[in-house]
Amino acid sequence: MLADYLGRYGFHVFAVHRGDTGLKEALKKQYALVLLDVMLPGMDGFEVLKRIRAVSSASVLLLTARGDDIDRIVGLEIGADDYLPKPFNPRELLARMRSILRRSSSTEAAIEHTLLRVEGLELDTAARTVLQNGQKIDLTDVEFELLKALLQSPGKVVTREELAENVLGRKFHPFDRSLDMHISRLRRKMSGNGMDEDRVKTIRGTGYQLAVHGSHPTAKD
Amino acid sequence: MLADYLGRYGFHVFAVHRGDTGLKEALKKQYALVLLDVMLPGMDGFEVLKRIRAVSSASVLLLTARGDDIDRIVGLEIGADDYLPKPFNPRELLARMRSILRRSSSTEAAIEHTLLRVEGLELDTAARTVLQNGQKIDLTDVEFELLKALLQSPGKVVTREELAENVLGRKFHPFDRSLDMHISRLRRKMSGNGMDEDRVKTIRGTGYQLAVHGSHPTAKD
DNA sequence: CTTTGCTGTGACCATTTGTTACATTTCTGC
DNA sequence: GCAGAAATGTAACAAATGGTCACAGCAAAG
Repeated sequence: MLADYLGRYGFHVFAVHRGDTGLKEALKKQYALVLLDVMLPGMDGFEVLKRIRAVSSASVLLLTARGDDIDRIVGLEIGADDYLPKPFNPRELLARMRSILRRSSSTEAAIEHTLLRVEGLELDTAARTVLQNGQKIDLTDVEFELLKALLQSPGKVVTREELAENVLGRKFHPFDRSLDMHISRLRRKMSGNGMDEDRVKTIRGTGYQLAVHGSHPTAKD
Repeated sequence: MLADYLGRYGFHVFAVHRGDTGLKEALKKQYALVLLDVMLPGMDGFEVLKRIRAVSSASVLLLTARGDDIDRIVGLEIGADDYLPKPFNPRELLARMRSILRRSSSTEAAIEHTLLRVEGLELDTAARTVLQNGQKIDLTDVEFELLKALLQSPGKVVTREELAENVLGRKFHPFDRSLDMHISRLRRKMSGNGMDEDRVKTIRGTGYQLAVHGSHPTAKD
């Protein structure tokens, strides 16, 4: 019923009638907004909200049974964006939904997720993590920056000069061996699991290069 | 009676005995502080507070009937600056009033209610609270400002220089270890519950970064 | 005035980064 | 092919950086 109403105002609604299935659905996709009833079969609305908040910052509008203060407080404490006591005027629901969406769209902008992905290697600058075939590998800061520099132009040669400046933040000096050391350490850490050959190729007299075999230089999200 | 008592300590008090008239009066002038009883004829105290907050950021001290947690939470959630359960010691009332006045005079700017929310972390600049997975964590001022600074650019590196200036209000000096200490304390408080790994990443030689893990693959099905 | 809690400092330790030395590889000219 | 030079790989060590404990100074609260 609600889905119909909201649909007429341009919202795409996916409705479920149980708490537990709703939770699953809410986490599966990136919804703009979650409408959550407190009284639900399967799983209590508060519980659903709590679990959503554990992993996501999706916007949630809570529908409480009555203008019960208790529900309201608990809801806001747990992290609802707003609440609406039942029975409610559909127009008010619309207004509140729009208000939340307006708010979150202005706030949301901040996080830019830079994912560099190449053949089983995945570097996430926001989380500062590196996955190799799905397995996390632990890099120091310089190693991380080094790999990032290589991943930013996969399959291309990156000169020692560039690496020195971008990774170490200083001019390259011919007898500075620290880059070699970092490459060495990076190789060792990357060789651990499931990797048959060395992804970091040396280009003698020039620099280094991240090997890409697959024909797809697919690079991003 | 209260007006008399406070008058003896140098306060100018204007008293009304109904919620609705009180609200009108509170909004009419720029009062330094509003003392608000929850149980009132004319209009419920919570309602009065809500309406005050809708247009004003005046300081409000809430007088609740019992030491009831519910009242307290509702009050603080709606935006009271403090609350005091009845019956209370007049001296305590004085102390709290002064505390509020001190606070509000030093915190000059009218702060807007800003919520910074990232993956289970929620920081409310106005209420000065931080929730982690729905659970409140207790931070000192510096820790709070520190987390705020990190949350303002989630997933990005914030340099030590920036942190020193924005959080500690002074230039960064290479041997100043206090930032490290605050980070350390913040980490400890954030590590308590439900957090598998450290959200505060160190970027050696540069600064710190709040890790953001993007749309989680949501491990389990 | 005492107690409590917050902040900053010095000391100590762990980790990361840079340097040196030497081994290994690649290139050049023969 | 070879010797030798130049470049790179890496082990071992030294220096720098950051993490945290313990304590001192300080301010607020009682």
